[in-house]
Amino acid sequence: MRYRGRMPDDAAKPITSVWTRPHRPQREQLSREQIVAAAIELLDAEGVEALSMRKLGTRLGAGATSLYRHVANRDELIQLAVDDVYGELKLPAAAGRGKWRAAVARTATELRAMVLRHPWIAPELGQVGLVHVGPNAVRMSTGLLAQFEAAGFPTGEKDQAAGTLMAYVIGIATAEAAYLSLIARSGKTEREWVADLDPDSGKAGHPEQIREKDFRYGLDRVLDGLAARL
Amino acid sequence: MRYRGRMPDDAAKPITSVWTRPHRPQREQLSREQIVAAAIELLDAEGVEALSMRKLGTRLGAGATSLYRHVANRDELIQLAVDDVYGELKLPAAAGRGKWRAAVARTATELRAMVLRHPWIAPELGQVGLVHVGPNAVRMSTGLLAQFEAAGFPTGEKDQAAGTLMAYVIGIATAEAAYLSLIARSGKTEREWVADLDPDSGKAGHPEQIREKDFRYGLDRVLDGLAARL
DNA sequence: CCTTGTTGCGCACACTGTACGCACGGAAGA
DNA sequence: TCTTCCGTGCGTACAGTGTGCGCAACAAGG
Repeated sequence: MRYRGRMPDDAAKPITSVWTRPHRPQREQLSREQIVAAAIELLDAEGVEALSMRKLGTRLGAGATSLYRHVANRDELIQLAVDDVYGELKLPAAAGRGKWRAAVARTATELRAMVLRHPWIAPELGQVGLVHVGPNAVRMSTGLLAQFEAAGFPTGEKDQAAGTLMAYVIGIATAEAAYLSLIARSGKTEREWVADLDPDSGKAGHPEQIREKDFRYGLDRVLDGLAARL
Repeated sequence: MRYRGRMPDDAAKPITSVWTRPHRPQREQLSREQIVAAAIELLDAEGVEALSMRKLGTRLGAGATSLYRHVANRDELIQLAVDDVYGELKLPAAAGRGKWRAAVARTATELRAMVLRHPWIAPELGQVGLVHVGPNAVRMSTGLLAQFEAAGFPTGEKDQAAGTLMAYVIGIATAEAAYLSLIARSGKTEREWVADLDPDSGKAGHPEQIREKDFRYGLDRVLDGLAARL
């Protein structure tokens, strides 16, 4: 093996020696799906402001700027992550007659659960809008519209009805997500937090059940108001 | 006047000459209110990510780090700005009997208008929660609760009712704000945007009127659902 | 073997938030 | 009037950030 390190020629490129050369055993292929998946993992674990291209790159065993071959920039990456999360939703089939209400309620519950699973998504929805244009978001949006159409809402009104429901669900889920993030940053669990804040509030039940009940209350009121239009 | 610039001692501090010395004609006093006001101005004009301490400092004729004497950090500054904006709300007095619905609707309209005036606030509400703890936010929160109490909701339920209304209003205003920010970034007006996207949609009226109608529709549905509980 | 396109990555730039400590101006005390 | 002290503005510095640019290594195809 040639001892190139001592060759006089090497003075021209003094930085890299043959031995310290990266060597690059095999070039692992990066893909957009892989990047988005890792980004969601990191977002779930540490929140939106902890997502940096460098950190994500090293987590994927790659350099920071390599990601830019597959993703235009950080904002686009987050948009992709948002739409990917929308893909988790399982929508019930549209059903008319007495069944529409259960289907819509199920969709709303799914949506709330999605936001609570990925709390970082809430501020993002406020920046990009509920009319998110990714394929998964569109799928969910048209699915909800179909449910309202099957319920019997006239063509002009079903958009308004769906918008009303979406606004309520996103609004309350956003509030819950922010509240939970605040607690998470304090390092306590939700029950400890509530107990420390108001010691004799344990009588009303576990806080997560209370939140769920409050969500259900508002959902029923919104559905009552909508049902009265039929 | 002593000619300190020529003193041999001055070799120790070679950088500043007496003539280039800042001279600092008078020390303008910075105040927290002033800083928050300028921050809101900048946020309204350029959005949340354009707010940097350096930019804000120079806009106030001060150095970037001077702000830290009055404000703990950037996040706290934004929280202060949020609460300051809450202070713009004019709440109607709580009214019972047939009047509660108009009062609540007026509060909701004020809240939506506030978000539309300051679109940057929407993602912030998603991060800090609707249960914002600033004095102005608390004032508005208790005011709304009083309206529901005057309406005749029992003690346990008025919180849920107020939460439902808040969730709907914040949700839809957030969506609108995001949509308007998106348009604003494109440089067009809302009407141009809508016309370019769907040329024959002019028949339905001006887009801002449509948005207002949609907001009113959902608000009426929510209020219907709540009124049915009385 | 050579060419050609694709992709990872090192470097560099402009910019961020903010800790630290100095220096100045006014107020308070001697 | 002189000294001391404290509040506050600011310069400097550091560790980050997103991302444009160009090179280098590979895969495929001729």
